[in-house]
Amino acid sequence: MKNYWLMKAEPAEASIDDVLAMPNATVPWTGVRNYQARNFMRDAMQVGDGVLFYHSSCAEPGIVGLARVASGAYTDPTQFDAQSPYFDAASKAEAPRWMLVDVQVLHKTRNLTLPELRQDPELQALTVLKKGNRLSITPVEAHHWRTILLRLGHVDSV
DNA sequence: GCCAACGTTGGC
DNA sequence: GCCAACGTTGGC
Repeated sequence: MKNYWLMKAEPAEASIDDVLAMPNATVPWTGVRNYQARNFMRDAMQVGDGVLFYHSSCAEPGIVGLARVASGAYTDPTQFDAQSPYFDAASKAEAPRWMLVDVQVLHKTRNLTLPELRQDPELQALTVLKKGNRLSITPVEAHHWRTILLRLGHVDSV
């Protein structure tokens, strides 16, 4: 059964336009260093799952595109790269700590902004809107996915 | 830059 | 296993 996710990207690092410019509009989702988020990628994601591409830590946070999970989970190479900001000295090659999946952008959308999401009566329970939420990857309920696609005018993709 | 909220670390 | 201290996230 297909699952749905919201994945946060910092546009200063990898914006939706950056990803669209990559081969196949696909990016390895490097840099997740939170166990809960890692577990979603490692244990729950499947190729073809729907992804809401979200811009965070920027002037206008919000959902800016639709994407899909494009690979199974594999070892995040940046954890072994001493030059990378995501280097993890405690992670050993024989037991890698961090995993990632590839994400393929399918459509850039208008920015469905955080204030819009917050004021939407049908999205009150959306995980990313919950107080104190800091997870960079959160599950999205199917009915929330449908509502968001409706708001974005992507009914045909539902 | 501030700060609320939450995760991680490490001493005990 | 507890919990205080510290670090990070991310909106504002």
